[in-house]
Amino acid sequence: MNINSVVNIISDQYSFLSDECKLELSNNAKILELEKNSTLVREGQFSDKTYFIIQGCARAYYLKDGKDVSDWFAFENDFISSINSFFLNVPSPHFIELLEDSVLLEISRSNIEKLEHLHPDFERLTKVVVVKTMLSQQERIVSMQFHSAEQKYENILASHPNINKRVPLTHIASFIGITLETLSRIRKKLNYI
Amino acid sequence: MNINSVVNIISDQYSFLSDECKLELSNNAKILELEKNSTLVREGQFSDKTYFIIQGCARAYYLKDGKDVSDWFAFENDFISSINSFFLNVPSPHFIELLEDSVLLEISRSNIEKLEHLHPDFERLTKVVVVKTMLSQQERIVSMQFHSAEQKYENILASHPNINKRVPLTHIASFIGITLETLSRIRKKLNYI
DNA sequence: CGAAAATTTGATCGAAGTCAATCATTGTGG
DNA sequence: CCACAATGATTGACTTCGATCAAATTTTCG
Repeated sequence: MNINSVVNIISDQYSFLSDECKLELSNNAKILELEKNSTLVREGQFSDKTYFIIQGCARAYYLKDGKDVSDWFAFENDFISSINSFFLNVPSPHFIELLEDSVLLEISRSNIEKLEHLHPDFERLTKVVVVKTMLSQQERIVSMQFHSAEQKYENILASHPNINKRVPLTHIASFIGITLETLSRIRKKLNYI
Repeated sequence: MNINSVVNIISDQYSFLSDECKLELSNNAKILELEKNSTLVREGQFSDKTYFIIQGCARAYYLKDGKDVSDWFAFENDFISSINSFFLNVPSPHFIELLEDSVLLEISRSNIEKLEHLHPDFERLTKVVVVKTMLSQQERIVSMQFHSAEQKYENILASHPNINKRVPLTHIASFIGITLETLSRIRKKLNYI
């Protein structure tokens, strides 16, 4: 997997980039290969990077009163960052770690800002990424507001097929706001139907 | 309240606009004065407008199985739109109505897109609006994931002081995902009136 | 293989929901 | 401008879903 094909994927799946912009992006991003359990961002750290998942998966999570609560999962072709830290320039309230050995594209805020000032294409690209994030959050809020524990599990399976094969159930449970035990009971019940 | 001062507020509170861009925005938006209970968007309707609240307040809400569930409140200097319909060009899943007699600035998607292609200032403005919305949603998700009914009520009072004087409790209750009865008991306990 | 991590199962408890009745406030037509 | 209907808010009795605590079982991995 070379950086040019990654940039093509971003242009296709997010927002069109001219050949010139693709080249600029290639020159302002770098590929990272990291092992499972690597930590990309720690709580309290100022993080000015965003990561595009080329291969593998990652999660953002809070550690609150010793409890580990997952806040976001990212798989192939998703972006992940500490949005608070990235956009508000405050210490990150959460951690980001890899759940599998992964290949990532790392882009710094300063490079993005530089590119945004050079080409409207990049202003549009970041807008599209943020809009997609916002719409996913909206779906999640609706799921939390309307649905039972069982429906919320079905929702996450619908939006992330195979998540239950790639991500430990503890993380899925905390993401949808239920306990591991409740999730286990739901899974048992759903197997018999 | 004339349109120029509204445009100045947007430039100050969201993203800087040059004098030229302020003028362009003034020429591509219109002021609406509407009564309490006016419906801005209906479920099922394609809505390609966004509204900036100059005076008054509005809410977005779902009607699901006869239940009215509030999804978003907007007060002075907030934007509100049917984000799904506006950004994905699909039928709106919810309604938007005014909770008070209000003065609004209405801007159509086609005009925004036109302006975005003319001036990077507008691409940046919409990005900033969307980033703010995304960060508010993130706060809300954290509130829903971590907090008891009582804490969620305190959170919304903290982020929207006076909301309990301007918005019926039914709507506040459904917004934070609890019943009106539970909210009433919480208020009694907290001695808020 | 054995230790640690992940998941399942069981028993009990509590926060918030539901259903129902009452009280308070708002707003409109006579 | 009052009357009274409609809307909004409170209170009470009871139920339920999912949490908690505890233990057993299965899976993963060095």
